[in-house]
Amino acid sequence: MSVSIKEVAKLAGVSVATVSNVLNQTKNVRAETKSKVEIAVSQLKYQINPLARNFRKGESKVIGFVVSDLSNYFFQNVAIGLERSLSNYGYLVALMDSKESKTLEIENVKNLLALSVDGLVIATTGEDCCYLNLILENHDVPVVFVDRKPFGFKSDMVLSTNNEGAYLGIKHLIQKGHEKIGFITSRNDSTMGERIEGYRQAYLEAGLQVNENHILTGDNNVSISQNLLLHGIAYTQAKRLVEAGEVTALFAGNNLSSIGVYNYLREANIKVPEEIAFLTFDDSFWLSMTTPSISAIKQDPDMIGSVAGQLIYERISDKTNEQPDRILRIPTCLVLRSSV
Amino acid sequence: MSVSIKEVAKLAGVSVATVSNVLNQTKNVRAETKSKVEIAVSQLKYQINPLARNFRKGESKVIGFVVSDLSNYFFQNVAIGLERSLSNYGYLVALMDSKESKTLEIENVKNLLALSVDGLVIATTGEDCCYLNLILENHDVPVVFVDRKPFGFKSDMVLSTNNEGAYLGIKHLIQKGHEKIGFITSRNDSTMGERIEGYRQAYLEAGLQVNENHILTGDNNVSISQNLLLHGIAYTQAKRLVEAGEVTALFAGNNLSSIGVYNYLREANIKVPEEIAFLTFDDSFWLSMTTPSISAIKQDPDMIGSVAGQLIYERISDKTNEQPDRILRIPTCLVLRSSV
DNA sequence: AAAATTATTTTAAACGATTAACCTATGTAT
DNA sequence: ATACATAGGTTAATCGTTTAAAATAATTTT
Repeated sequence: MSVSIKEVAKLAGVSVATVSNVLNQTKNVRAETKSKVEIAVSQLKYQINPLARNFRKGESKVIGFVVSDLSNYFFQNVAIGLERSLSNYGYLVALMDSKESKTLEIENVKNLLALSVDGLVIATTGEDCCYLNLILENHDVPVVFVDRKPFGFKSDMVLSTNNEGAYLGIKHLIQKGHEKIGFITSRNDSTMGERIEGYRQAYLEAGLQVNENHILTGDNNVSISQNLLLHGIAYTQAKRLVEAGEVTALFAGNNLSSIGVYNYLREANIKVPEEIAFLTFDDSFWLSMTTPSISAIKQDPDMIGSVAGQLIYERISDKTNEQPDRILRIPTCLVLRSSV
Repeated sequence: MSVSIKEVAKLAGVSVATVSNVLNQTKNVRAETKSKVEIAVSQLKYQINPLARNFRKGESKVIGFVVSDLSNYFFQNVAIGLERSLSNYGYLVALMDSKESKTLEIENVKNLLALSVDGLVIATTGEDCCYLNLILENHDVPVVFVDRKPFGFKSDMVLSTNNEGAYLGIKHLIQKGHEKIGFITSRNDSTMGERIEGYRQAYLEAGLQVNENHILTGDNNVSISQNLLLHGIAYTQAKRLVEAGEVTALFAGNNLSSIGVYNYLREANIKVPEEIAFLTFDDSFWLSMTTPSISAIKQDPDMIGSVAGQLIYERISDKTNEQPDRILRIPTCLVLRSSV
């Protein structure tokens, strides 16, 4: 069916090695011979068999992207950036959704390795990634983490400037006169830890005392699609804080909680920003379509993905590189709308 | 480094063929021999080399998904469904974003084939897909189209019940007393044709005369991300119809135009649904977070993706199957909120 | 018990590239 | 003229499976 390098060699009257050398420019070939090969290639419409090459070279040209929650638009944009960046290097990106389940995440990693991907980009569900050490033991596969920092496993990571972003947001609220700001998030991981740290820094800088009761973290992982069906823990958290008259502003720690918080404010008919100001971490287009539109700390998931792609490419193409693990931070910024 | 089937055979004291037969259950093997092999496998922690298998079998276990616009949440959900369904069969899904560019789409298809995917799922940008005939000429790769119907190329397709969906929506508006309904969409393809057909049917059934000036189609392809930056053609279309006092209701033909239309209604401070009723094709969570929340014809992109996965799997695993090309329709339904 | 049938296992040839090791000219230094 | 490089090209092994075809063993039939 498809023509092989042998037939090209025969037609060109040279050996297969020479054809290979012409094709890959791996050895010097006389111009005359080269053009004989090239003519044969184009006459036979030869196309390399990537399966054979991959087999021989021991690579698959596929990078796996294991996503904690693919229904979350944040990660969808990470995927877009990742795909764009890796396609430059001839790599495919294979998606796997963990649906916020650690079990499924492990399953996904195993499956990807079983299909022999060349690298792994992981947005982990829980942060405990000890399991990877065992699984990766006899696979020489580089790993890059995005968005959430793992523990128990060492590798490159690409994260947002969580601390700085939250700091910026809280500072903005404080400048607008708020001194009692509720920090609401359904998660409780290192990323949230960093954002809370930013919260504290802004308070400290303003000479305000942090009221620990105003920081409400959750502990359960929920996917966005689930969160939309259930009311979401953030809804209840917001309700509690506001009804107790505890706060004058709410800060949602991520997009998941922003939905819960906003739903509460809306259903309770609370005037935003007059009665309660609202600001959220993680931007999206729908935030400009609500009434009022919602100010946000904008992350750059696309950039996170594309940087992760570069990192993994570097690791793959330079296996000798014993460079220490890097943590790269992608900037965040404040997008002002009408909710503060 | 990694242990091969040869070493397993040696340890078990059988031939490699027998090991292969045990592993793949391709031939009957005596229970005794079988267990000898199994013991050797587990002792050596043997894992098959998928690269070698793929090479030998001439398959890659990767399906390419070429998406017209990956920033569109509709397609993101198609991707989710596709991934879920194909992972059941041991296939990976590789994403490629065409960013609403035909050139890029062709590039993507070529690249995927060059990396030898086993199948192709395509959400095409323009509908003219003649180019595929040439490219696929000497690749035996099944193709399934989703969302948009191609012309110039024959294959399976998975589409929404566009006609019925639009019919349902327009009928609903008519029941609410509207007789002058603007149909707004930035695209003009067969999918829109079907939806407009539904519009006409509902009008016909109600004994109303269609005013052709109320049907505004566009002709340019824009990605959602672009659309969010530019104001979007739908914005202007809505403005025109409403300011001319031509209509009492607006129907957005897809999610892209819904954003433009809603932005106009909001910026122009038009009371929805009192002054103008609003209904859109394609549901999303943000439609329930606007004021008022927006009624929609809900599609099931996840289902579209998962059905596409099944179709392509069937075609791959049963190459002899000379079954004619199928068009599968995934149901749509009306989700009532407060904009009508 | 020999012949015929069936079940199990082995042999060895693919699959299509890459690449180390080996030739063979041709040119250069001694 | 001899030895020595160097450039250009070929040979043949190799990667780890699968799978026809052949060989052998076990079972059934006559």
